[in-house]
Formats: sequence, structure tokens, C-alpha cells
Amino acid sequence: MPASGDSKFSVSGSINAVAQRAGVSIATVSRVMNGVSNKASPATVARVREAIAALDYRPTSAGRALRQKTSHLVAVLAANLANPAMAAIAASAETALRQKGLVMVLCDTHDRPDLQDEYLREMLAQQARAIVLLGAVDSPMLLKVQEGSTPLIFVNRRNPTGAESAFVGIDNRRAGEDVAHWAIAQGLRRIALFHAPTSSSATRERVSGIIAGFADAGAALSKDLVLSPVSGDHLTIGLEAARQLLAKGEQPDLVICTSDLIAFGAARAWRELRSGNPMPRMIGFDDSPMNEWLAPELSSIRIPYAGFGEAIVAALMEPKASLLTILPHKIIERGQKSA
Amino acid sequence: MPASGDSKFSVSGSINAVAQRAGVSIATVSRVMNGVSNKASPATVARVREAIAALDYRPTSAGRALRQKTSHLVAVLAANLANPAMAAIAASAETALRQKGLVMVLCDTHDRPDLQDEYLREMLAQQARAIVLLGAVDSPMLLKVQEGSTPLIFVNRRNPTGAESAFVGIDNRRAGEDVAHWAIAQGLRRIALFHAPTSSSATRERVSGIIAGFADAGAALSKDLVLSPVSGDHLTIGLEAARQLLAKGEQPDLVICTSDLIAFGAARAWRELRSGNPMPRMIGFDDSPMNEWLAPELSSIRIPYAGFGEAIVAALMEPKASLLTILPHKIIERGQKSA
DNA sequence: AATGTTAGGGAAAACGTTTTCCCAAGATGG
DNA sequence: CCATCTTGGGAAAACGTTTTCCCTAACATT
Repeated sequence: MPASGDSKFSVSGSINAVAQRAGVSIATVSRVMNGVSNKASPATVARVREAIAALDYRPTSAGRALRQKTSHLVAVLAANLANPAMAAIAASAETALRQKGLVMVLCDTHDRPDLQDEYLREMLAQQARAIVLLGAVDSPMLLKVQEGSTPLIFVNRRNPTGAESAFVGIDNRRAGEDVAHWAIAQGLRRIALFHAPTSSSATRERVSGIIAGFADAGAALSKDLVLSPVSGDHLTIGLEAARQLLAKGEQPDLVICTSDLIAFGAARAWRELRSGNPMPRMIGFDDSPMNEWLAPELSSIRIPYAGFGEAIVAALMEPKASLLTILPHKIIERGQKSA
Repeated sequence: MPASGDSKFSVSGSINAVAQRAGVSIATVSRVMNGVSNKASPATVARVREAIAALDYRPTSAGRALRQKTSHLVAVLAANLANPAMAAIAASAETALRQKGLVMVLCDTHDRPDLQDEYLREMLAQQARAIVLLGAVDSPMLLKVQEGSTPLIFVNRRNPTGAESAFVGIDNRRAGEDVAHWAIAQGLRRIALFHAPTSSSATRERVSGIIAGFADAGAALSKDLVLSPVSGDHLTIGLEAARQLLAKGEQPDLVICTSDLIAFGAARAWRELRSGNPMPRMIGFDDSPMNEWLAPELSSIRIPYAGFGEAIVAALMEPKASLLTILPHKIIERGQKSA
């Protein structure tokens, strides 16, 4: 039994210093830290706590990770950090994870399968506690990872491999229908739809919801007002689509865009056109946090960013309880000529 | 000497599997991976490489971190991820780090000392290779950390503790002067200045540059057009400042804002004012990537986001060579009534 | 009084790497 | 032909935790 004062020399591992100061073994220190309740008397716990505080000790994560075969890292692989909506979701996730003592590692896959795979590999090597895919894309490693034991959580876009996986997001199909019904209720008749590639389930569901919504109301969309230019980012898609539409001499009452970024791009096309065509009303999806400040004319389907963090954490903690978390969306109307 | 085929049972540690397959010891596998050149014959290297590829092996980072007392993680503590400019810098950093085999851990300190400290602690525990402070705030842990051996890199804002540290950013003072000279050259006379709290060195330097620039030209700024409301985020600062100005019945030719976010907030005040006051010309700092699409009337000092990543990595690799990295800025003019 | 049972806590193994010693055999130099 | 390097590579220590055993006392139960 070491007397509580005999610290002739300190042994390696900072936990040793704590143990020495508290006059206990490192096993006890570890147990106190991890809240193993039935293995230490209140007095011992107090002594250890004091020592931890006094030495400002925090266990080195490598040692822990090595032993437990898992780290405190939670990987968030985002498809596009330049999208303020994704950044907002990431920020919310980070706060929620932090409260559980987890650390977010944020990566930008740029929607590229190869980069996503690279990150998946790396995060497996890091023994990430879980991997959150904020806009996943189909990729070879994704298949392998879901065979492993690392929890996978899909946010916004569903698992592109088709397997059933934890999902957090809004009901995109329903949101699409809501937009259609709203447009009809507003008396808007000539409707254009600009959308991203349908490889993303979110876009696919939104588009089908919109089309179905109009069809149900007997006001089917005109095919040649539905545009989906192949192009890199959403901003450019919007710009391109708008140019194509304008080139046809069309002037819709409402432009529906499957993301706010597409709407931003489209708006630019009308703005740059000095020929006096008025900008049509527009509605997007996501309601980027900046909209309130920068896009006063853009209506949007607001997704509850702030809620994503909690939902992700819940999906992580209760893998089975919440396989599917559908958050509520709502239409934010802006730019009415008269209210 | 194990025959290359005798894998009766696999030993723990995936590196063992590789070693067995290649018919060498784990030491050799490790050496091959880490490029210790003089310790393996070309034939052996080839066999090991083959085994690594075949087994899709990647060393577990915990083992490595434990032994080497450092990880591949580079922490980036950002003051505000909702600011698209910061997000862009983070994205650039991530790409650059990735290319060096490093992994970025991105955290949002919300400009709060307590959160910054919490993250600093955590990243020390993670044995982060380096800590990048993208907008640091003064905090107790910061003092301690700089006594340690973990490299600290300050981006945008200089080390608030006053100690000399690696810095990456633009010449804010000079940028401020440039804005003043540009305004004068444009013939703009009645100038308002909205700025954030001067606790940030970036803001401080910008403000002093602006004031000096006007003073040098014999056109000193009028004190009561310089506004700096105390308020949480920059958007609100801008909104508040504009409202205060409008309440005074002032209508400036140009509003200079020390960040684009402030300008966004200010613009909103004018927009919401239905009394017909035309929106003055505005110029901000940072030139958020979205400006090109969303803020066609806002001029701005563009900082080269894309260059930050490389600069940060350089500061990391050559600690002494590049203690101070000053990147070039440039004025982006927008919203001239006639060009 | 003998026998569980439980609370409290220590010793040591285990986790997967990297790296320090070692060592054998061939090459080189005298 | 002996001594000395060099080259190639293995055995084992070390890194800082967590966790599995183990042990001792004290207490409760027959």
C-alpha cells in the first residue's frame, strides 16, 4: 500500500500521477473516472476527484481508444460545406455530440465517391464511434462499412445502397406535395421546376412529391418547364436552368427549386438579364439560415437545422429505437407583393 | 522464421495478418509503411506492399498515437461556422491537410472563451498534431497551451494573449487603408463605418486602417457616423447600427462594414425601411463566397480563402520559416450605378 | 462457529502500433 | 585471413488506458 505522499519519482502515464496523489492504484482512478460505482468508497472517490482536479488530468484518448477499440470521434461526412444549410446542420450536430462527450470530425466529400471512400477508410482507422453521412453518395466502401459494426447514420439523403439504415431528415415527398398545394392555393399557374440530379434521394422525393402534388390537383406540370441541367454545383444548375428557360422566352409565375442554392443561381440569371423581365416568385428547399438576411424574396421549405443534432445523437444512442427520424418542415413565405 | 504460409490462426492486431501474409515480422511491416528505407530489401518491400493492398490494411490510429504521442488530427477551432467565409477557410484547410495525410477536426467556439477552453483541453487529450485557431478569443487555457509543445496557428485574428505566434491572414490594416483610398477615389464623401467589437485584432486593425486612410487624405471620418453597437453576432450589429444611423436621419453615400455579415444586417435595415431611403453603397470585408450570387450590390475586400489551407499547412510544416504569412487581399467592386 | 457474500481495491494483461536493441551473414578493408 | 562495416530483419519494450482476475476484510446467514 503506497503511502499517499511517496512520490519519489513519477511513473509514465499521467494517470499514474493522479493515482499517486490520491494514494490509490491506477485501476481505481480509472474506475472513478468511468463511474464504476460499486468499486470505490465515497472517501476514495473524493480523494481521486480532488487529485484529478488538482492535476487538471484528462485521460489520453489514444490509450482509451486502444483498449476499448473505439474512440470519442464521430465522423460527419458532408457533401458540401459551402451550402450554409449543411453547415448549420453540422454545427447543430457538433453541439449535441459535444454534450455527450463526443467530438465531431467534419469532412467535406464534395459529393465525390472517391473522397467519401477515402474518408470512410480513414474514419474506420480512427475507430470512429459512428459515421454520419450528411448527404451520402453511392460508393464501394459504403457497402463494406455497413457490414462492419460502426453505426452509420444517414442525414437528409437516404442510404444510396438501398440497405435499410438509420435516417434523419424531413419527409421530402410530403414537402414536395406541400409546395405544390401552396402554389395552387396562391393562384400561381405557370410553374417551372428546377432540380438537381435525382441520384440523391432527397431530390428524387422532392421532385416526385411536387409532380404528384400538382397532378393530384389536376394541374399537372408542363414538361418543358421542368429543367435539370447536368452541372457541378447547385448554384450553376440554377443559373443554367434559368438561362435555358429564358432562352425559350418563357416567363413563369413561380419557379420551384429543389434547393435554395439552385434558387440563388436562378435569381442571378434574371438579375443579370437587363431586358426587364421581372423576377418570378421563387421557392426553394432548406431555407438557408442566410435567407432571412440575404434572400428576402425567396420562399422556402424550412428544415429544422437545430433539431438535427439531437436527432442524430438519439439515433446514435438508441440504434434500434429511432431508425427513422422524420423532422417537421414548414413553408416560409417571402416576397409576396402585398401581405 | 515463419514460413509464408503458416497462418494457422491469426494473432491480434491487424498488422499481424499483414506480417503473416508477407512472411515477415510486424516490425518490418511497420518499417515498410513508414518508409524506413534502409531496413528492407526491395523484394521484401514488394511482398509487404502486396499484403497490405490485398488485406486493405490501414494502421489503427490509436496504436500509432499511443506510441508516437501524437495523432494525425489537426484541430481547427472556428469562432463562427455560420460565417460562410470561415466555412470556406475551413474547407480549404481541410483539403490541404488531407493531402498531407492529416485529418481536420472542426469545432465551433461561438467566440466563447469557455467553449474554446473546453475544445483546447479536448484536443490536447486527443494529442492533436496542431491547433489552428480561426478567430481566437482570449482564454485561460490558451496561455497554458502555448507553453506546451503543440503548435498553435492563428488565422485571421492574431494571438490575443499577445505572445508571438504563427499567423496566417491578410494585412488588415492595409486593407482598411485601401478601402478608405478607394472611397475617396470614388468621390464618396459622407461615409459611415459600422464595426464589430475591437477585441478582435482583425477588426481593430481594419478600423484603424480605415480611420488612418481617411485622415491621411484630409477627409477624417465624422465620429457620429462610426457605430459599433454591442450585440451578439455580426448580422445584428449591422442591423442595429443601421437603425441607429437612420434614426439620426443620416443618409450616407457609403457604409463601410468590417465584415460582410455586418453589411448583410445593415442592408436589411434599409430594405425594411419602406420610407424610400435608397440603400447607400456598401463595402464589407471577407467577400463571402455567396456574395457573387446573393449580394450583387455589396463591394468587399476579398480574402483568398483557397490560399489559407496551403498557408496553414506550410506554417505547420515549417514552424520557423513562416511565422507570419500575409496573404494578398483585393477590392471587389459591385453595385456601381454605371460602369 | 463455519460458511457464504459483498465491498473495496490492487496487480497485471491486453489493446495495436513504433522503435530500440539485437543478431546473422555478407561485404569490405587491411 | 582477420577485423570491421553494412544490410536485412526479428524480439521485445514501450506507449496510457481499461478491465479481468484476484485478494482481503467485514458482514450476514445458517
